[in-house]
Amino acid sequence: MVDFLSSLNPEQREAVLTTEGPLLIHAGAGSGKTRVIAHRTAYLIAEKKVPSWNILAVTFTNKAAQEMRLRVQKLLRDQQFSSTPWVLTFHSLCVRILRQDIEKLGQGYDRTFTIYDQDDSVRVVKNCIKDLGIDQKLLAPRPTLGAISAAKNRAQSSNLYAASADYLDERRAAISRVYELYESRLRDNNALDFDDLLLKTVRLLENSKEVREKYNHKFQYILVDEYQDTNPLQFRLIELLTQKQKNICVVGDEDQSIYKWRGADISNILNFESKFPGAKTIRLEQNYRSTQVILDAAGSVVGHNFQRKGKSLWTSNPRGERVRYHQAPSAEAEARFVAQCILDHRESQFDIRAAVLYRTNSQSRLFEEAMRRVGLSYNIVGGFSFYERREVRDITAYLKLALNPNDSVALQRVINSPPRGIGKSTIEILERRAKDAGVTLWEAISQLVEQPEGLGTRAVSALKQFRSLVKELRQISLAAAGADARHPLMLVSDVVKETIIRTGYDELLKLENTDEAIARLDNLQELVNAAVDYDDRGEEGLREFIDHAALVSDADDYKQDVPVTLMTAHSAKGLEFPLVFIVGLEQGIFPHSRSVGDEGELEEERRLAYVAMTRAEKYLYVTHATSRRIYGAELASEPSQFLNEMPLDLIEDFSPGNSWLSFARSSKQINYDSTERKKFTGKTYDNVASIQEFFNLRGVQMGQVKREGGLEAGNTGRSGQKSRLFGNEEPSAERATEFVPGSYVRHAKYGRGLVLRREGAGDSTKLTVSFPGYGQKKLIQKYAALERD
DNA sequence: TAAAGAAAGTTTTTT
DNA sequence: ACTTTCTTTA
Repeated sequence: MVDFLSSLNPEQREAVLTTEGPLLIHAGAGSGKTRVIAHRTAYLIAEKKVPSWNILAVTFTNKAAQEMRLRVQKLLRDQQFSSTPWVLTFHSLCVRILRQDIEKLGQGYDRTFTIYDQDDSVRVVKNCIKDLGIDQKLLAPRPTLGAISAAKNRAQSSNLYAASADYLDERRAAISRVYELYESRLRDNNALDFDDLLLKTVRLLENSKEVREKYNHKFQYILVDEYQDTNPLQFRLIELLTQKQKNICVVGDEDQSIYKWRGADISNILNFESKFPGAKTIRLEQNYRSTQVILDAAGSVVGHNFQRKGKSLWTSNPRGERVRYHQAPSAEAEARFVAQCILDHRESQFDIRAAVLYRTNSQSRLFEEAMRRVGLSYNIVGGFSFYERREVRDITAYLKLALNPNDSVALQRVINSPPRGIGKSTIEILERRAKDAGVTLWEAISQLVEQPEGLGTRAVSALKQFRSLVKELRQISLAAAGADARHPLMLVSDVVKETIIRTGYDELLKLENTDEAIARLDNLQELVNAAVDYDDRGEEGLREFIDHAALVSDADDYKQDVPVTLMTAHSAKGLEFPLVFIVGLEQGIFPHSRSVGDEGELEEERRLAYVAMTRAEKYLYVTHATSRRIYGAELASEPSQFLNEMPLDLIEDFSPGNSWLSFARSSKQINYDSTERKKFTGKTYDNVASIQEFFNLRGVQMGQVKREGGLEAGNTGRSGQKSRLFGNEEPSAERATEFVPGSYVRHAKYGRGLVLRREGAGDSTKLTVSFPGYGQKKLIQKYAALERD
């Protein structure tokens, strides 16, 4: 045990040893936070002899929970302990509580409730808007759900929301009606959305003394990770769980608060001491992760925030190399640069782990393609996750339906998929019947089968077929749900397999036999595999498996040893990589267009940039493209202001030719000549290969100036691989004579102008050009008689 | 009812 | 550009 504490610095040790009473740990990026949490938990169990079931650790993401669970397990195993405490996300904690006690809430819910993910919720909201006869243009489903979700996260019921709506605010009034209907629909379906998981748990703990005392008794020690991201509801939950004991330890970093848009309230961390009197505060400020240069660059960016207390993060790590900068002509070239760079790094260190961080998921595609092209295996976090694939969702909807046939959303999803002859008109009749009789869709099916008013025999037999399918699935599902002990217990994986076969999915896809169908079949096989894993882990039952599928939105079980991980800056929080690329550093992308102009939101973007930069241990690359396609149109894009907020002398230019950086430097009138000449790209050209590289590099620079000319030369050499690094565009003759966004043109009447936007191709190519003194003009390239300038 | 064609919206970040 | 959703047609 002594040894186990000796690996910690004094502040960390204090954080581990302070087990009693409220404790706030300000943990800067890379300050060994996870280590401290793991050690603290292990210390409680091994040294303080606290039973593991009395300890609760809460995180925001499954990834973080899993990571922490592993760390604690490992430490405890070393100490010969086998049991692990609850390490859960807020949402999964609430599911556990509600699956036990939701009936005591008295809102008509029972413990077999289903969880609606965002997609399900949007569907319900959409139907509500339609059924209320509200104009879809006034109220789009997604923003409406957003408003409802925000209200829920303020613990605002539909009544309260309606009361708070201004009589003149038509939109808000409309939303409150949707909110009310939405709530009643969820209740009818015995379903909870993501926010309800928290809200209903809070209500339950508030209203039931019995339940509150039960969990207060159970959780003697509570720990909350990423505390700066808690919203009012989550805070309330913590408050309710710590009424009896005050052994509450929270860990956070205000500089890493990046979820304000989701209702996170930074005052939770700023006012912790007043909310929990007698709280002790510990600051972890030594960074063990990154080089000094990386910390300086990141600190400089976040230092531009005004709403910041400011703290000093220091490291005893080496200074390290400068941040590397690359300007690419296009988003494709940027991706190619990154892929090639990773290959180069892996040549000198074969097992280096790299991360590519982007602002929005939509940017992932190009990087996926680039990685695939150079044969780098990669892991993609978030975005279109496995459980969001249509076929996977369909099968889970069948499973949900089997456990809860009254789940109308699941029913609507699968009633005609695979196609079984229940078309739009039949569904309409079904819906009307359900409404008239005041029953669920499932019950309405039975009614219609008995009295088929206005339905053809074909439709009736299709409905019958569907009804018996669901009943059949219900039989086998209950066996696996553990709800019926008389049945021989069935494995979850068997149920999943049976469902795929009996619904006809298997047959349909096999018959189709296209590439896409095969891929879908693979996905379903993957779902079966997930279930097999689940069975192996000895987890409880089908219900829990479905909960898991609903709450695990990204492919959380991502492999650590994959060379490249692609993800958003948000999902990178808490992770670290020796080699990090932050891409798409352009105004409107990062910072995102929705936040430029709003200083508060811009500060959040800056913190996000800070989070992204501090993921890097050794090498940090920052890249941007001067032009990229957005909604099919090519747009010129400006470098991110965050680039300019880094100390330029900490940046090394890896761009071919004249880049924004060289421009920025000259305009800042800093003299880099002495250092820059000696180390042109930070490499010394002292062997044949690198001299060749140098010339290739030069070749590309020349090529940019006179594109049509012998550009190929750089690519034909054996070391052509290297020159590809610097993203010269495919040298097609067409491309070379065209005017790309970001380039300058000369017009007979308007003079010199900057190409902003390019749409269409061939003769119909349209250009938007900005001419000083004349403004923006839209020109048809064919007729405008433009010249390069 | 299903398939083919047209129109519209899409991209902020997560459970 | 791309995908989803609505509309028309066989």
